[in-house]
Amino acid sequence: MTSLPQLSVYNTLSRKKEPLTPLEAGKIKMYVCGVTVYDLCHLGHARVMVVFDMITRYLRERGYEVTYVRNITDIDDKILKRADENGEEISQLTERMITAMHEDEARLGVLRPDIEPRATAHIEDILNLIKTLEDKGYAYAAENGDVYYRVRKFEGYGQLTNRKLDELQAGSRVEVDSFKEDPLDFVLWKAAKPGEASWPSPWGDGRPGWHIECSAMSTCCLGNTFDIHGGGPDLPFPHHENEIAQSEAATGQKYVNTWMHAGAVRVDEEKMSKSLGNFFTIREILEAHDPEVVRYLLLSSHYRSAINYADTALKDARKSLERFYTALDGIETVVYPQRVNEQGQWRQDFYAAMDDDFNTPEALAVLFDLTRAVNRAREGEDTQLAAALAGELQELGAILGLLQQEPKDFLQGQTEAASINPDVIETLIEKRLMAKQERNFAEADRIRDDLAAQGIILKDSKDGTTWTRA
RNA sequence: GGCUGGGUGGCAGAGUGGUUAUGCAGCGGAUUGCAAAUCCGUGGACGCCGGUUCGAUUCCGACCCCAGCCUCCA
Repeated sequence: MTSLPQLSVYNTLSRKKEPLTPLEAGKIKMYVCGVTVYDLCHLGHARVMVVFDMITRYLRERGYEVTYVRNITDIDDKILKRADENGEEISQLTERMITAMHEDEARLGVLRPDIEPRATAHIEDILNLIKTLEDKGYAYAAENGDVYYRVRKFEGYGQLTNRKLDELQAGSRVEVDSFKEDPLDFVLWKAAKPGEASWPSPWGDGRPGWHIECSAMSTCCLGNTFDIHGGGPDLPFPHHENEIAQSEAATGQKYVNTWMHAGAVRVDEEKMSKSLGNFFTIREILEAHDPEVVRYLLLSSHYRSAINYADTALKDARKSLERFYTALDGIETVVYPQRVNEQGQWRQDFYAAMDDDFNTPEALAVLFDLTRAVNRAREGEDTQLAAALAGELQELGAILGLLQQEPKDFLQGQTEAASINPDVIETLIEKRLMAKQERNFAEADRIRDDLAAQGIILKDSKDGTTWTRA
């Protein structure tokens, strides 16, 4: 096997960038915490989906064989509550939300993970894992039927987020109805109340706690130790800390080599959260915006930094994409690496940016440079070169899941709900052309201003007049 | 309070011990009937205070400020 490029990746565990060294040469096993399917996905979910999609695409581009696992949490207190409120079966609710999630991610250009394990399909694995923990003294059944994890028994607890047990203890909330030995202990198996959805277990009927399912499913799909574990910014503590405790106590082996966490999404400079209720669902946003604009917005900042969601941010993202698509518009792109390489080293620069902890903003800067080269070639009337450079631009864009639309579709696409019919626009362009030929510029300008007022921008060139939506 | 990460030009957003990030916006020019787009050129920045250094936005320390986690949330 030819040697693969060495990537540098920030590891939450060590708090620094490290060379990414796969357990098995050329292969990356990655697990990402997915969605609890009791509601529609919001922008935060979108960011995690898009970021790890970008990472998967890039690793594959560079020759790695990636196994990407992203779970679905389809049993949980919030699901029980919501199903009850809706007066529907749990499975009805979760199936509906899973379908919606798949639609949303497809629209954002997110490729499906290789495996999407569901918690309810892994109850046996979960029970086996709890049993192992009990046998090793890390788990105990309490009087109320719950099974808890004995946090203080696990020596490495707090390693991921640098917490000290006594400080956690001091800051922990008063347990109202605790049957725990220690307030820090967390639940592995939750005893069912009468009428609640449940599975039989050696400790009585119940359902899995939140953290145990990820330990069970990741190990089940990828083995005791795997390369990358990812998730959203709110997961390192306690979720991932607890996963480490569960898995390493059970297997006695290192759980995960590299922990990766996406940055937060804020909304109008405010924290986005369930309790504030200020989150936008993906489909809400896509009602008014091209999905690629949203994807671009999410990739135009580094994956670990916080981003702010606002109308101005979406406008900026759209303008950036307009620059790319304007350059691509009207070009018959062609893949011609030799001609591209004579002109510059965009691909190497792009790779260099991405090799360094997936630096998408810098990679996009390379694409802007390439775009300028395309435009220059067009001005220089070198059609073949323009086509070759544009082909390269599209290929590099594809690695980020961008620039794959027909330029016209993007540039003329709907941005406002009600707008003018394209046939009408073409007719008016004809009328304006005649006016221009008669040198009746007043009439020509009137038509153009009229269209502009309706959000249609005309562009005259040697080859005729084209239009885009503002 | 503890733990992480951060404070860069009008805005967004990378990066670097001494040389242009990039995009949008601005300014000048080319092009255009005029525009738009494009190309060429251009102004404008590194929170505050010390230290290390020939030289710091970049390294070190203090300080101020912001965000995330510590509570359901990706």
